[in-house]
Amino acid sequence: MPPRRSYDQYCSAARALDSVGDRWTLLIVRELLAGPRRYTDLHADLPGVSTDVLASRLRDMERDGLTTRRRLPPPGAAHVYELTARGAALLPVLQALGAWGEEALGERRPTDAVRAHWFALPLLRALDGETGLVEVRLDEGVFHLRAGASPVHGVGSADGGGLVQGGGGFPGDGPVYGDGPADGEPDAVLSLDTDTCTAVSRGDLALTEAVRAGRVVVTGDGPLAKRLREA
Amino acid sequence: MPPRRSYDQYCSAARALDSVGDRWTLLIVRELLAGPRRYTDLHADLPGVSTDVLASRLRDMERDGLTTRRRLPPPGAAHVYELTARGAALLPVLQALGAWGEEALGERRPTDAVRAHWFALPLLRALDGETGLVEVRLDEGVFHLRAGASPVHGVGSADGGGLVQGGGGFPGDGPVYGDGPADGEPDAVLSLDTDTCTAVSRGDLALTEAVRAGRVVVTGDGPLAKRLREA
DNA sequence: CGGCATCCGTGACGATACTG
DNA sequence: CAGTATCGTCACGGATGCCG
Repeated sequence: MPPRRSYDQYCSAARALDSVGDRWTLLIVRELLAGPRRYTDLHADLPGVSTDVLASRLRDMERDGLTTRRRLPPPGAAHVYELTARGAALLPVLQALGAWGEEALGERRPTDAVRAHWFALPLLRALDGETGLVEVRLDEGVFHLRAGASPVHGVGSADGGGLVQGGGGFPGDGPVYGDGPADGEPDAVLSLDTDTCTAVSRGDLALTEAVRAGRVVVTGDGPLAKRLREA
Repeated sequence: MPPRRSYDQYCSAARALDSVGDRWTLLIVRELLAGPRRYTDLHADLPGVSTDVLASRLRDMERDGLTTRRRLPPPGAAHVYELTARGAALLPVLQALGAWGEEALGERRPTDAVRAHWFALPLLRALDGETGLVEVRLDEGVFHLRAGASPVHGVGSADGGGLVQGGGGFPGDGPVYGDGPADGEPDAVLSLDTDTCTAVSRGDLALTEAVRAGRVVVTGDGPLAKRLREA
């Protein structure tokens, strides 16, 4: 194996790109930020990636301390990949990329794939300042997110590459978002259509405005749900 | 020409990577954040990039609205490349990448190239909260930066891809950093060695602490210089 | 069936040489 | 100085095969 390709520049950004600059790597991180995933699930939610490239990236990421491979407990024995703390600390990078890319996102093209939880990152920014477990229901599917669980605009975790026990997410809190319904009782449930979700994600439409306009149905008993309905 | 390779995912982060995910692209942005540069200068400060890849990237970036090519005024007629507002809005992305990469930067390897202005991005974060034109003198060379001139931790410029008149940098302020001495009279001049600069960049050592320890010599008459000497 | 490894065609990359 | 041309190599994407 040739000594992996590096920019060989004494610059922190260049070093970061040595680790996460390869094609697909950051998108794999985006998937794993939703929590531990199996190989096949990753392959399904990353349309276009070939099997060998996915396997190769997962190996590289494990060697670089971004991910770990774990065997699931007996019932349903399979391997799952999850982020280490170091890998989860890439959240601000994905947030910055997403914020920059939203301006150019435009309309959905016919060739574009969509997954419900891809809206989690932008919605997390739209919910900045709020706190609570939120479940979001779209036509494309359901996902959940933990608003206020992590320093979205922060610089990243201070500690190095320790493994997060119990789930690849943010230190102490588990994943900041996830596919499917919320694990416990959500503080608020948002039902909305894709266009509204897109507008809110882009910041074109405030979430409170969307609620007021009846484009978002808010259910749930948490303080967050009440505040959204009142505002 | 085949329709450029895209992830074809309706996700803002994936769209961003469609534009800036190719090898070298973000490092070219890092260079251009220092202001307009000529092709040869870019090639010199991006050791390892081949001439055709650099030319190809610059063409792609121009087509995507990240850069513009301009002919310099008569004395010294040459082409320069500069960032548009849209391109300069990638600053938060490079900041996030740099912050993440600093943890793993470690010691300089024998194969690593270094340029003085590569310290500008991390120092800009270390000077967060301060304001002023700062000139930094290292063994590797001299550069300058404008602390407080831009929302470092922000989400990026709101307007789209307009051209920045008079220099590729941040809207209204020109470049946030640049190679060589400051254009005008700097508010503060910092002289320090590479190790100290690295420690301050990484946040291991507060700038005020470094000054107190005599590892940074501060000259200049601006309020920033005085505050640094007093603190 | 999940989790890769192998093979193969195409395009991207990197180094060198060359030209307006 | 500012690239283009050429070429060998490697990475990527798609399909298929293997193995627990």
